[in-house]
Amino acid sequence: MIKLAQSKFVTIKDIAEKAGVSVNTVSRALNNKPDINPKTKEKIEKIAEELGYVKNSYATMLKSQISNTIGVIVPDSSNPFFSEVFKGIDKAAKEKDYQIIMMNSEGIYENEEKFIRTLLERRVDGILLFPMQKSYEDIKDLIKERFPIILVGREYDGWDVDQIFSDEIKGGYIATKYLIQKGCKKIKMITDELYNSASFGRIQGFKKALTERGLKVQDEDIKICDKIHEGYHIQAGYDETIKMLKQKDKFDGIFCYNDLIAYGAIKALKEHKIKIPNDVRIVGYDDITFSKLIEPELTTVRVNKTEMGYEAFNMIYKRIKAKRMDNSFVKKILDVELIVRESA
Amino acid sequence: MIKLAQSKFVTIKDIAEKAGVSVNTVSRALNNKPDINPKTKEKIEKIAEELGYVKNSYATMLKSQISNTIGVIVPDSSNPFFSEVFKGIDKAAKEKDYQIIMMNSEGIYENEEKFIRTLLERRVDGILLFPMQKSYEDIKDLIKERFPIILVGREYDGWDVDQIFSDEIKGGYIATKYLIQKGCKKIKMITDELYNSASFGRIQGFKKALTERGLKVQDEDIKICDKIHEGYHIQAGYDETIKMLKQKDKFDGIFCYNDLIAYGAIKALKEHKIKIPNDVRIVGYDDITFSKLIEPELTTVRVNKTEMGYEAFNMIYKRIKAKRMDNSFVKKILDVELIVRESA
DNA sequence: CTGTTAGCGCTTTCAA
DNA sequence: TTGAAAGCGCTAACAG
Repeated sequence: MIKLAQSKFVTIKDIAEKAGVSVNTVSRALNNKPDINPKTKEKIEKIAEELGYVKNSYATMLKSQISNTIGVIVPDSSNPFFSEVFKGIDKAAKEKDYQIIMMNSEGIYENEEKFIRTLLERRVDGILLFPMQKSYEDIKDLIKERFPIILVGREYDGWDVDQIFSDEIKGGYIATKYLIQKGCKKIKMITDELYNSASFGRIQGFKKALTERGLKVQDEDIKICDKIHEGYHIQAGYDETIKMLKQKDKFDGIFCYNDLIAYGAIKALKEHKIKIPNDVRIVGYDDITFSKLIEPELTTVRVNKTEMGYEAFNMIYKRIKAKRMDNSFVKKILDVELIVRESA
Repeated sequence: MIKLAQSKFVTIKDIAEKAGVSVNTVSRALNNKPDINPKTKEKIEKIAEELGYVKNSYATMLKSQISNTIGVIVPDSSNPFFSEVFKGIDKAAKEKDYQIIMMNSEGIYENEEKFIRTLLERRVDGILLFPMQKSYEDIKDLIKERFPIILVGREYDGWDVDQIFSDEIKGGYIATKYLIQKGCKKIKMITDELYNSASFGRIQGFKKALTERGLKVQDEDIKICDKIHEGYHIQAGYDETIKMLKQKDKFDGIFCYNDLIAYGAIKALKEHKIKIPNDVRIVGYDDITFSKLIEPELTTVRVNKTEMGYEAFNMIYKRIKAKRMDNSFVKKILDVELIVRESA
């Protein structure tokens, strides 16, 4: 017997016919509405079961205009930072029985734009976006005011929407201050692209801590890996460190934009038999799972990633349920803390 | 001015009215169909743009019965193994312009069942499932023969559907054989739950290598962390190793079910000042990114994760496009290789 | 080249 | 408590 790959699904009409009632009665039975004879209901449920009925949610959504779905656009789902934030989103969504359509933009603007369009076409109830770009003009235009959207993980000025991110300036500040306290005289920073607000904030904190102690900050002390593709942070950290070593830069401390970059830096230093933390102290950022497993264990700035995701979902949920846009937008800033381990 | 959170979307009817044509003309213009006057088309496109039209995909899907979407159910998206496999799926899906609805089951059967139901309700074109359970009877029942589904990452007998997984027996075998070659006399294995086919295969390979060399295998040499929740592999590896140490078990080699368990084992051994690989040699499984960063760098069995995901998508795509179910199901087995680093 | 019409599967008035 | 009928937004068959 040849079977269709996707055999026809049973509809409420099929059920109605078999039960000798109208489709409307079936609909009410299956949706636990009042005004239905318990016996009819039971009978209908039995037939639905027998026939293997599975509702067609497109029809429901088309009618009700509610999808109980949000879209989440992340740059790289295999990056532990994002996957841990995602976990928080997922947890909150499960609690509210919401579905998630997750998309990997690879940090590419064209992808983000395309995905947002797709999500709009799917009439998701809201979107969580990890902004990665310099500018969001086209996307702002696409979304207009008609849609709940939350920016997660990075601040983006010039777009009046809710945002949630961590206190980057503080993070950069406490990391650098700690390095100074430990006696570092010449601290380098390896960071991500400049227009990235997270990078920007961390640099500010870095500078603040240094100038506060009367230490000079020179542009060349801030190494920007502008060719970073998502997923290659480790390599970039490695490359930048090797470069500094080759140039015979003097330094006794490195503050890394994130833990992955720090892993790369550590690898490079180890290869050159430079002792951590004795010769060079390293501080990372994010505190991803693996940072307590590498050697030396990484001193880093902890961001509460799961909380960020969890809160982000609840922010969008609130917007969705509110139904009305008020014109006040919230910027939620999460606290960070320094986790002292072995590397600094 | 108070705005609705989700203001009404423009429909093709709106466009039709404004353009003074019928909805069908608009539909054809916007879908690049033939039989349309270029001028009309241009005009319609302009109006659509002005009005900020975004198509409602539910309506399209309801009509066409095609969603260009697949569902992917993973146990834990933050586990690097799954997130790397997912990357391969994502890559292939992008090439074919398919969307993915990804769901985290946390390895819980009830979740899997619920998610599959939801995906069916959403009329996804197919499902990729990482099977985690002893039994799939209810889910088999839910899917019946009507639906393309592929089991990814683990073999599951007793369900005639396409499957893709790696050569677990070979993996267990080469890992263990290598430990023996390196002079290990007493090798332990720390593994996941027994009913898990991956675990089962790796154990078979483990036993095969040992018996081949005339070494005895005792049940107590195989440590089963049956309380593993997804995401806690590291902890489980640590706990089991500590337990062995406390019991004063003799061993000079450990073959770990996966790299995460190996990380935990390494941590435990380091804490007890046991030298790796001098006193105890460790081999992991999967070769996730971080395995070359920890110290000592992990010797492990590499599974081509991205390829697995990529192939998995293409298998389901083929099924979807085939439209017909033939009764021959394919089991695709991916090769594995030993990556020798420092830990063994 | 364009309009009319029917219908995808479901929910929701409104009557009966 | 139930049925008839309209309609969500779009596509496709058919007529013109």
